[in-house]
Amino acid sequence: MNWADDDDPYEGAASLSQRAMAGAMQARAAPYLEKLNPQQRQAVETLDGPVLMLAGAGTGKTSALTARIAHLIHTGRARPNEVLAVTFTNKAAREMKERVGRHLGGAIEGMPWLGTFHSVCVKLLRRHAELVGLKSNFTILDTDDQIRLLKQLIVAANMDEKRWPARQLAGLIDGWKNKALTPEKVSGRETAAFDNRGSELYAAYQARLKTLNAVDFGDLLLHMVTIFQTQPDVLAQYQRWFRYILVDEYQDTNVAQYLWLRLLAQGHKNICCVGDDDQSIYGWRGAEVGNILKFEKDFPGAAVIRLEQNYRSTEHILSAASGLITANEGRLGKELWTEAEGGEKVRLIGHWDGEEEARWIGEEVEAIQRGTRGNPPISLNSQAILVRASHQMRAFEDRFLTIGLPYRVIGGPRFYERLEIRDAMAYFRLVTSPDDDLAFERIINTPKRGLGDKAQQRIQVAARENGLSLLDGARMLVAEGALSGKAAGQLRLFVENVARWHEEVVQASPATAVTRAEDDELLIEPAEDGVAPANDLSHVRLAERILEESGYVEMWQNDKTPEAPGRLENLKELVKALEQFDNLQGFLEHVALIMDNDKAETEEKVSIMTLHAAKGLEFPVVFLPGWEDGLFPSQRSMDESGLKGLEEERRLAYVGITRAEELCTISFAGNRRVYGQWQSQMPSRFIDELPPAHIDVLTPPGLYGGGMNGGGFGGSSAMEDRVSRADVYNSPGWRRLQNAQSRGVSQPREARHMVIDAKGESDYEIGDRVFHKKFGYGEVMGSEGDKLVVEFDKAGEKRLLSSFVVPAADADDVPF
DNA sequence: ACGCGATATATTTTT
DNA sequence: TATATCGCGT
Repeated sequence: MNWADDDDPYEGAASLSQRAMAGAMQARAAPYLEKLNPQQRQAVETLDGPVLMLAGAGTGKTSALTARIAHLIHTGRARPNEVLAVTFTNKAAREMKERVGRHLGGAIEGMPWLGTFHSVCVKLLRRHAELVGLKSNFTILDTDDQIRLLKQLIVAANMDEKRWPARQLAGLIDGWKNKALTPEKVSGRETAAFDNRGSELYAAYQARLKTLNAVDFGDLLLHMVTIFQTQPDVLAQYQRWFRYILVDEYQDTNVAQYLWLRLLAQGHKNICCVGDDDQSIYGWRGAEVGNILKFEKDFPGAAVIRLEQNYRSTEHILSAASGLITANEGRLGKELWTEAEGGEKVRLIGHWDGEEEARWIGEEVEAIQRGTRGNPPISLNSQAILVRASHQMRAFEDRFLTIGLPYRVIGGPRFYERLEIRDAMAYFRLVTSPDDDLAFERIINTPKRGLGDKAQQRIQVAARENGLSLLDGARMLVAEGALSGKAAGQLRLFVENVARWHEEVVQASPATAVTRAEDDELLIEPAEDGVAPANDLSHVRLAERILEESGYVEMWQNDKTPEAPGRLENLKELVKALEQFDNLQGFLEHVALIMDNDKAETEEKVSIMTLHAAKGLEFPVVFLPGWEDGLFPSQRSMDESGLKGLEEERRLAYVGITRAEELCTISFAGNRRVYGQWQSQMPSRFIDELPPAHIDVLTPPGLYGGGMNGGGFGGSSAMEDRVSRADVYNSPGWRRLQNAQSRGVSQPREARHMVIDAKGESDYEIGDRVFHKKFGYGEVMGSEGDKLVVEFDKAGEKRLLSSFVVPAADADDVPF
C-alpha cells in the first residue's frame, strides 16, 4: 500500500495556512535553528511525511532531533501532547526533554508522550489493559521474577530443570516477544525449541501472568501491538492523536517496536526516524538492522537526510573508523567529514600479555593527564578505556588499584537489580497489593523466619486448594493453628505485620486509585512521570518502618560480609527516592521502568566500560584494548551468527573508534589468560582492516628497543615455556600491517577459516573425532541448538559450543 | 534449615 | 581462574 496516495482528512487547509504563518515567523523567532548546518536544518524543517535521518557518529543528531520537536511546537504544527517521541533509554528521554525545553525557553509543559518505548507503552496499556485480560494496575515483573515463575512452570511440566534451564526459556520467550509472536504464532522450526515444548510453556507462562495480573517487559510492547491489531477503533484514536512521531536510535528497534510504530504512523504519516545503520550493535537482543535498511520501502516517499559533518573527532580518527566500516556489506552508506584538520593518528600497539597491556595503558593515562607526552594536560574524566567484554575490566582495575589511579566503572548491575533493593521492593509490593504472590515468595523467609521448604509448601497447598493468594493461605494456616512451634509464631507475626502495614498504605493514599477517564481526557491530561513532589511524607516513614519491623534492616546489620554496609546504604537511598513520589503505589508503578542511579560524580576518574555502554558517549582520549581474534571479534558472536555476527562486531569496533575526539589507541596482547588457561592470541582481523595511512604503529615496549632479546620478558613463569613469544609479531596480520605501514597501502585480508558458516550451522558431522583441551578426545554425536553434543572417551557426554573443540587431527595446535 | 564442598560454566544489556 | 548453583550431610 502506498501511503502517499491515501487521502488524509487531517491535512486540511488550516494546517496549510498555519504552515505559511509559521514560515514567516521562523526567521526571527526560532533561535534553535541558528546553530544548525544545512543538513540539520533540512532535517528540522522537513515536517511533512516520513523522514529518515541518517545521522553518523558525532554529527549532531540530538540537536537536530530536539530542534525538530521544538520547531513542531513553535510553529503550531502540534501541541506538545500530540507529539510522540520514543527513545530506548530513560537517559536519552531525559536529555531530549531537557533540550527541547531549552529550545523553547523552558516555557512548555512537559511532553507526556516523550519517553522510552516501554514507558509510553505502560501508559497506553494501563488505559486498555482490559482488552488483553489485565487490570489497569498490573505489575511489571523484572527478570528475576520472570525466571522464578518459569522455573515453577518447568517443574510443573515434569521437565528436568537442570537440562532445561529457566534462563534459556526466558531467552526464547523474550526473543519471541521481540518478534511480536504470541504463543499461537510461534511456528516452524521454533516449535522444536526447548524439547518441543517451548510454545506450550510460553502459553502457560502467559496464562500465569494473566492470573497474576502481571506483565514482563516484552509484554508491554506485545500487548499494545495486539491491541492495535485487533481493535481498529483504539488504534484509529491514537493514529489521529499523534500528529508527529519521532524515533531515536531506529537501527536498534526490534520487530515488535517496528510494528507498533508502523501502525501508529499510518494516521498522519509524519514519522521521523533517526539512526545510523553503522552503529547497530544490539542484534543479539532482537534489534533488526533491516528496519532501517528498508525504511524507504516501508514508508514510500520518505525523505532521506544524511548528517555527515562530524563535530567530534579529528580527521585521522574519523578516517580510520570509516576505513574499517567499509568492510561491511549492505550499508546505507555515509561519508563522514570534518573541518578539524590534522590531529594524531590512531595509535596501535601490541603487548606481551594482558597485564602488560594494562600496565602500559595505566602509565599512558597518567602521562596524558600530566601532559608529559608533549600534550596539554588532559583530565582523567576525559579519558576512557572501552573493552569488548566486562571480564576484561579486571586487569585494569587490578592495575589501577595498585598504582592508585582513580577509575570509575560504568555499567555493571543497576541499582534496582540489586538483591537488597529487590527484596525491599517485594515488601512494598506485598504491602500495597497483598495478592502479589511472587513478592510473597521472595520475602516470606527473608530474613530467615524458620519457614523453609516444608512450611512454604503447606502455604502453597492451602492457597491453591482454597483459591486464595499465598498471603491469605498463610493467614488461614495461622488461624487454623496448622503450624507448630517457632514457624507458627513467626508466620503469625508476618501476616499480622503485613496486614497492619497494608492498612496504613490505604490510609495514606485514599484517593489514588487509577481514575478511569474517557479516552480523550486522559490523552490530553496525562501526569508527568513521577516528579510530583510530595508534601506528606508518611509513606516514606512507613517504608522505613516496614524495613525495620520486618527485621530486614537488622538482617543486614548482623551480616558480617564486606558488602553489607553498602547494602544498608542502598536501602537508605531507596527510601530517599520515595520522597519524589506521592505514595508507595505511585513509586512502584514507575520504579521498574525509570529508576536508575547515575548520580553525578564529581571526582576526577578515568572511565572503564564496555563498548556497548559507550555508545552515545564521547571522550577526548580513548583506549581500545584487547583487539585479538576470538576476543574481539568475539568468537561466540561468529559461532552463533556467522558473517552477520562478524559485521556486528565490526560495527562495535566502529563505535569504539568514533568515541574518541583527539587520541585513540588500539592495543592487543600476544598472550592472555582465558578461563584460567594461558592462550596465545592473534591480533584482531579488524587491525588488518584499518587504513594504514591513518595508523601509527608504536614499537612494543622493550621488544625492538631497550636491548631486550627475549630474556627479560614476562618474568620467569612456567607459561613462558608454553607459549611462543614470537607468535604475535610473526603472525600474518602483524607482518601485513608492518609491510603495509611502510608502503602506506592497505592489503586485502586473507580469508580465514570459520568453524561455523553464515547460517550458524556447525561444520562438524556426526561421527567426527574432536579434541577438547579439558575433556580430551571424543566423538560428535549430534547438535542441540547452538551446541555440539560430544561423547568424550573419558569425560562422557557434553554439550558445548563448537568453538571449544578442534578436529582431533589438529589436537597438537591446542595450546596448553 | 542451613552451610559447605563438589561441579559446571564462562559476551555484549535495556526496559 | 572465578563464580554461581546444587546436592548432601549435619
